[in-house]
Amino acid sequence: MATINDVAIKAGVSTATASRALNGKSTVDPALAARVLSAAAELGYQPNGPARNLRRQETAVLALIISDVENPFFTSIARGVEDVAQAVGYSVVLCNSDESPEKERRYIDVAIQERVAGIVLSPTGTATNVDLLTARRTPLVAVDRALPSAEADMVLVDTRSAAKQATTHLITQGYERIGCVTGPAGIPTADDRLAGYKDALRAAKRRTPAKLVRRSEYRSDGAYEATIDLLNSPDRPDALLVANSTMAIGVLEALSTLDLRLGKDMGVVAFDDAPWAQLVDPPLSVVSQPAYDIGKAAAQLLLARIANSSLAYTTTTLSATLITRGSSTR
Amino acid sequence: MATINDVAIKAGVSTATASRALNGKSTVDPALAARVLSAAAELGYQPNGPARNLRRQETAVLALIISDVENPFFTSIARGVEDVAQAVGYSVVLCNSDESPEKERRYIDVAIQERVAGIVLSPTGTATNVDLLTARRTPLVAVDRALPSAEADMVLVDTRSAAKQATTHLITQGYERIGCVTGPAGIPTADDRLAGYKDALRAAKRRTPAKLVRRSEYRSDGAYEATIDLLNSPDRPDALLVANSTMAIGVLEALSTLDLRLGKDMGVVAFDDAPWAQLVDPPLSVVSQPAYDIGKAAAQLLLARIANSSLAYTTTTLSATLITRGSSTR
DNA sequence: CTGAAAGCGCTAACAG
DNA sequence: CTGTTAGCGCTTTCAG
Repeated sequence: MATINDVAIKAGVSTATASRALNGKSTVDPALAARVLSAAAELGYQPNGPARNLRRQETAVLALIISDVENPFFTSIARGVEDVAQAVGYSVVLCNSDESPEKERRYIDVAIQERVAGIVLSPTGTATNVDLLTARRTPLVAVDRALPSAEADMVLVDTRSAAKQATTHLITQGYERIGCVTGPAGIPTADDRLAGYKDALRAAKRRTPAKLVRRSEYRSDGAYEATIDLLNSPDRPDALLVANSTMAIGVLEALSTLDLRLGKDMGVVAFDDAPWAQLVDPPLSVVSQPAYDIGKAAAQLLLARIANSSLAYTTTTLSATLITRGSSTR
Repeated sequence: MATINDVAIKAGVSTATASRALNGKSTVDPALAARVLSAAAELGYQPNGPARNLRRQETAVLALIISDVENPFFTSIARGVEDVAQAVGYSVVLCNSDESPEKERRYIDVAIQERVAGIVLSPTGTATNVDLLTARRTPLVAVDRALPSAEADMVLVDTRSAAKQATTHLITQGYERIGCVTGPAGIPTADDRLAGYKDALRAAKRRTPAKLVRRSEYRSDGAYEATIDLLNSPDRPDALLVANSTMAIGVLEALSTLDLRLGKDMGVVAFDDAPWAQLVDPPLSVVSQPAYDIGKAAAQLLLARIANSSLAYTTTTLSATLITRGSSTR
C-alpha cells in the first residue's frame, strides 16, 4: 500500500512537501503541488488514518452510541447527527448499545481508545457511567435521556409535560380509566412519561391507581405481555398512554388478541410518530418528538465544544407535539 | 492522558514488559504482570488505538455500510453482523450511505483510511465501485445486492423466485390485474423482484403490461405518488406486489387516500416482514427475508476471510418465506 | 523472562 | 517555499 513517502519520491519532493500539498496548505508551489497530486492519484494513495491520527492527536470522527438501532426515533437522531457532521467533514460511527449498560460501557471504551473527537450518547439509564469521559475531557452530548452528572451538554425533550398533555387529552375525550404502559424504572424517559401521566390524573383530581400501570422493557414483546396482563386484570383500563412506538406495536397486538377495538374500547396515545402510525385503523394518536432536530442540535453542540472546550454546559429542551388521530376518540 | 510509558514507570518495568503484560502475553513474570495491571488501573490507562493500529498494521474494527438506516431490514442485518463480531472481540461501525453512491464512496474511503479489517456492504447499486477495495485486498462481503465483480463474498436472498412465488399466490387468490411497485432501475433487488413478478405472470400465461408497473425511490413518499398514479390510471390493477416495507407504507397510504379496501379492492403482498405488518387491517401478507441471518453469515464470511485471505469467493443465497395474511385474500 | 531500540506513516517545528 | 528531523504511542525484534 502506497505511503506518503512513495508519493513524495514519485513526485520528486520531500515527504513534508507531499504532506503539505496533500493537505492543501497554501505554502506550496502550485507546480509542485500538482506533481504531488498526480503522483498520489497514480499510486492510488490513501492516507493512513491511524498514523495521521496518532501524529495529530485528534480525529475527525464522532461516535454516536444509541440504545436501540431498531427504533426509528433513534435512527432519526442518527440522521440529524450525520447530516451536521458530514457537512463539516466529520465522519460518524454508529454504535448500538441495545439498552445494555455493558455494551454501552464497551463502546465508550472503544470510542476512547480510538480517540474519537466527541461522543453523542443516549444513555441506557442510571447505570451509565461517563466518569471516564469526563476525566479525559472527551466532549460528550447526551440525547433523549439526562445524565446525572452535569459534565455534558444535553439535548432533551419535555417529555413529562408531553405525557401530561397526552393524558389530559385522553381525559378530555371521556376515557374513564386511563392506564400507562411504560419502560423500565431507571430509564429517565420511562419514568418521566409515567410522571407526566400522573401529573395529568392529579390535575384532573383523579386517583392514580398503581394497578393501571405496567412496565416492561422498551420492546414490543414485553409490552404485549404487559398489556395482556393489564387488560385481563379486574379493573381493565379503557385507555392507555404508551411510552414509545416499539411498545405501541405490542400494545396494539394485544388489543387485537383480545378483540378490543382501538379508540372505541380502548383509547391509545403513544410516544413517537412512527412511519406506520397512520396505517392502523383508526390511525394512532401520537406524541411526536423532533428526533432529527435532536440529532442536529446534539451534533452542533458537540462540534462547538470540540472547537472550544471551555464553553459552559448547556441543556437544550425541545418540545414534543401531540397529534390526535382516531385512536384516542370514541 | 496516561501512556503505556507512564504505566511502565509506575510499575517499575520497561514499556516492553508493560506492553506484554497488558496484552496478556504468557511470557511475563506473574508478579510483574500484576504490578503492571494495577498501575494501569490506578492511572486509568486506556491504550491509544491509533498508535496500536499503526504499529500492528491492523485493526479489530469492521465497517458496515448500509443503504438505509431507517429500513428495519438493514438494521436487522446490522444486529446480525454485530452479534457475530462482538463475540470475537471486533467492533462494528455502522455507516449509512442513504442510497447515495457518493456517500457510499466517501464511507468506503473512510473505511480504507482507517484501515478497518473488513467491510460489509449493501451496495447502493450498479454505480458502486469497489475497485479500490479489491486493489487493496480489503476483505469485503456484499449483502442483499450482488456486486458485478466477483471479487467478494456475497450473501443474497433468492428474491426473484420469492417475488415469483408471491405473485403466483396473488394469481391463485383470484386477482386479475396484478401490478408491481418496485425500486429504481439499477438496484438489483428492485430489478430482481420485478423480474420475478414477470416470471409469475408469464408462467400463468398472462400478459405483463408495462402499464401496471411503477418504479420510485425506495421510500414511502415515492411509493405513495407512484401508487396514486397507478391507481388513477385507466387500467387500475386489483393487486400489487410491493418491493419493500418502506414502500409498502406509501402504498397503504395511497389505498387509504383513494378509499380502497386492502385485500378486497386491492390485494397486496410486500417484501419484508416489518414489525407493524400485522397491525394493519387486514394484516399484511409479506415476503419475509432472513435479515438477521444475512448479517450473521456476512460477518462470519468476513472474519474467515480476514483470517485467511486465500479462500475462494463464495455466494450464499438464503431463502425468503412467503407469509400469507389477510391483505392478499378477498 | 526482561530491556533497549527501532520503526509503523504521518505532520509540524525549525532551518535554510 | 522546501527539506531535514523529531517524535506521536505502541509493539516487536533482538540481545542479554
